[in-house]
Amino acid sequence: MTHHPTPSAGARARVREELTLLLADAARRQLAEVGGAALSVRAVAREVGMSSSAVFRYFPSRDALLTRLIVDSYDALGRAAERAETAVHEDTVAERWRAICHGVRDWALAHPHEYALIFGTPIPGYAAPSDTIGPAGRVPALLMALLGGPDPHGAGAGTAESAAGTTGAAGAMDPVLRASFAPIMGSLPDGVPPDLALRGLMAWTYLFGAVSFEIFGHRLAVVSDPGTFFDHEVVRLAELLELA
Amino acid sequence: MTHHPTPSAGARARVREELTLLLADAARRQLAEVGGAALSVRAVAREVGMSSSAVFRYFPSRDALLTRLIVDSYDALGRAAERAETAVHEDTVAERWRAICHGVRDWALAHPHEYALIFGTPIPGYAAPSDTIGPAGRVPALLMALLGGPDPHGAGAGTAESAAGTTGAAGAMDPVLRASFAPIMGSLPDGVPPDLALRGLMAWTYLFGAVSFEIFGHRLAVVSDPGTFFDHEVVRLAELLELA
DNA sequence: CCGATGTCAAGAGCACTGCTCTCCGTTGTT
DNA sequence: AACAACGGAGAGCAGTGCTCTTGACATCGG
Repeated sequence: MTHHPTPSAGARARVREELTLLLADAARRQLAEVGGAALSVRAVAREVGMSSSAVFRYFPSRDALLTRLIVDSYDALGRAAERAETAVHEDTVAERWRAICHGVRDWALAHPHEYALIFGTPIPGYAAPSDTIGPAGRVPALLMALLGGPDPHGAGAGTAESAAGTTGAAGAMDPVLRASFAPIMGSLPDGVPPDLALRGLMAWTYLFGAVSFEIFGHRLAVVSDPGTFFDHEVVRLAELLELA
Repeated sequence: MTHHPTPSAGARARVREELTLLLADAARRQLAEVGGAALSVRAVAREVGMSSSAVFRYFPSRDALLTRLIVDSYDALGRAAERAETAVHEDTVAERWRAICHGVRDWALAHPHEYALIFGTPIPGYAAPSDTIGPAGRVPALLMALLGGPDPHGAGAGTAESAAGTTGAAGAMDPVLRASFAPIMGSLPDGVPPDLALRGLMAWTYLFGAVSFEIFGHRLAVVSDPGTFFDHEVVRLAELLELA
């Protein structure tokens, strides 16, 4: 109705959004400096020159601020992984897997505290709201898309074959095992072979383990050239899991 | 000189040790309830009926208390893994690997906060003192002992063969890759084939990834029967890595 | 046996935290 | 132009880690 660029939201709402973004950015800087556990609303308020109580007008609680940072971190990580994959999207599955792994690792090294926020120890009294489950699945979804649809011309039988060759005959998966990861099968497109999903989960688990080990410092006394080691382990894992 | 059970330490030192133990136990209970990040010295003092300032006579800082809990946790996890392995020590390497994995997972499920303390997000301003590196290596040492010495009669050639079959010719490892994990090779007994150590590291990485995923809640919407899934993934990983 | 010495517990206090409530000026809306 | 909603600041509460001072106690030497 008015001349505002966003008709549905008045000028009031616009500056509110801008201030919210400003606070979130300040909080992200704080996060990068002192880590998630030590993130302080008062320190964020100080950085933007605001009273601490005023911050609560924009984020009803410290947890809400953390939730915002968590969602943003999931999104940033997902974006980084997708960008890395896009750059080699026409290459082999093995190369695309490798690119995703390095994309995830590079982002984690550049933003260790954000990585720790989403993949480290959960905050004590903090329950992840449903807003986070979407962005949280971005990298796994990318991996599943990579493994599930490498060939656009419906040669899926080949994939099923190689999967079957790994353990036992084709489709002879223990029903108890099959049921154990039924939830993820439900959120996957139909037609994905269970063993492929299982190997995808294992790949995702390994990627998480390797990156977390490095980010959390458990490889300091173990590996001297983490990049080289990481490249080898993810490539080798892809060979072993026959992801390609 | 006196009738005390511990002659080197006087009565004074003995009650001091007992009180220190009492405080550590109370802190462990607190840890199990509210988690490491929310562990409060005052709450611990309250639980043992002591003034908060008095606690600092025994632990010079909150970090020192946490260090104690970290060391104890590493030790408890190591003990759990060793006990699980001892129970099947005469079995195949594959079964012993499986037992270790379940031992680690079971301990983590029983003590999630202690697990998070040692394998989760590092405490912000906290630098792990050298006291922790010993206990921290207990499970990896157990794994390496399992892989390195399964056959007491010097049939090591067989292991080397199967290892070589995985990637390229025997001993033809890229020198850059070989150098990347030189530190861990240095703390391993001589004669361990580099590729075996590498696969051991990958196994340890995967075990950590799988357990952490479950403990930190990232498998809630993915897996409905975590025990079955875990058993399969670790057994399958052992097959793929040819640990047996 | 008594006094010197060293240890320990308690309390007050500092600077910090998340969060609530009240007060009040500004400002967009009608 | 009048109004009501909004957003800011400040005080205050209950909690935190940590330090310093004070006072009681036990231990040991002479």
